[in-house]
Amino acid sequence: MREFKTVSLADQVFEKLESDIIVGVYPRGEVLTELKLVENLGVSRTPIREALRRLEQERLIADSAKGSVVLGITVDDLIDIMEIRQSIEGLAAYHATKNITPDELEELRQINELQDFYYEKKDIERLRQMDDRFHVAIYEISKRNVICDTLRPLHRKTQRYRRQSIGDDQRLANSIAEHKAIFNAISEGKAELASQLITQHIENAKNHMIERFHYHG
Amino acid sequence: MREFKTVSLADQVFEKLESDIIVGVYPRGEVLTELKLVENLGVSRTPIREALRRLEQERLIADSAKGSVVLGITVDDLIDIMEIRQSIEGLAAYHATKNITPDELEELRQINELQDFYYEKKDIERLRQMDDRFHVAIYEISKRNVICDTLRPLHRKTQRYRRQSIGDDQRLANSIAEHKAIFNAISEGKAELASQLITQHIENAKNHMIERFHYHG
DNA sequence: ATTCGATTTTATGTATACAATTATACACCG
DNA sequence: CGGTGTATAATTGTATACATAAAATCGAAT
Repeated sequence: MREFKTVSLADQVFEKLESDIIVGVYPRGEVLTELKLVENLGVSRTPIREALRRLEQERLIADSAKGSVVLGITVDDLIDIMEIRQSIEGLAAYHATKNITPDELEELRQINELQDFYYEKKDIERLRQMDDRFHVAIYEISKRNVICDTLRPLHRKTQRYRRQSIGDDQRLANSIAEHKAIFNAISEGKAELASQLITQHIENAKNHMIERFHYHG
Repeated sequence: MREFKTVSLADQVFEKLESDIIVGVYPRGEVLTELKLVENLGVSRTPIREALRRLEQERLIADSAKGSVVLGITVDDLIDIMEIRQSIEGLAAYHATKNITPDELEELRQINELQDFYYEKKDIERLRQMDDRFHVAIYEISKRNVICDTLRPLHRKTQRYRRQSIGDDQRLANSIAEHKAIFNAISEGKAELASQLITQHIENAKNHMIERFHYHG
């Protein structure tokens, strides 16, 4: 018998709003009032308020006297996020290599194969999902709660920019190759190498994003 | 005329519960029910729920079918936190050195002087507060929201262990001296040096904590 | 026409009422 | 005596009602 875990409305509202803000459905500066959200989402203020408080804690919105102002992720935020990831994602890869189980290794292998598959089909949206799964899998496999809790939201917040970055075929091909190299290092138990490779991978992604999104001169 | 910003009950409840959990008033494993908190804190369930959702997001509590289980900060969490801080607090110091204003420099100088003052008086609690203010000031002076938002909660979560760590007079003296060296580097505009010094400072603090709290052999 | 002030509107903050779910206790049956 | 099922109690999830504060509106006076 399968277990159906019912997700609370508050959680659903949070996930929807977080995603919508990150990808830009609600642009920076827009004011969200509880009443409007009640109408749009069809739930009462209670779960909406709980979601808003969490978004506020993530600095995706700011509370003002009247309504919540959407902040979203600016290019400056993006650069900071990538610098932070560059500094600590190596830690995650290191611990993941040390703590990975055979099942988890298999899962990571599958993600890599799916990447190849979707690359053939040029399915950008799925490829972004695979990027999500690859990185988040490493966070979780590390079994370090604090590292996981720190990196996961940061990675989610880059979604909008990653989606565009993947559009560059050269960068996409490089990224997939880098994932493979990281996977190989992890599967061979080379923790230091995995750490170095993922750090370089993030730096490459960062540089590509800066080149693409940050006006220069 | 002074401006009185009224803090909402929800915020007050969050701050009190967060602090109580971090310092161990509520031990790991204890179950907090909304009704109990209503009685203890004298406010209704609405603000309490909003606070609990935020604590959950910080993984200080975990939601269970009946009540919220206190997780708090374990020694393993502490080690992860210090490793992360070691990796990114240098970034904060670097940006802070680049972006500091004269007023902010003066504030930092005052914190350092107060440290000497309270060290003379051996006022451990105030010294911990000064440690808070010194580090948080650097986060904020960096003017990097993401860095700030990442480091501030991590630093808060070390409070309980720092309080004990400060009890070791040798470590305390070293820590204050390290703060001074960091301050000097910042005031002289040496961003790279400030970054290196604060990284070393965190590593020293981490090693001291590991030695003190992590059972060895 | 502009400014000041009162009134109204709008939105949030808080409390409470109601619904649904889950654990617990206890009786009944094997 | 142990297990199972039902009733009950406890607790959360959600909605709504009420209180309060801030902003907008409108009118009157200068």
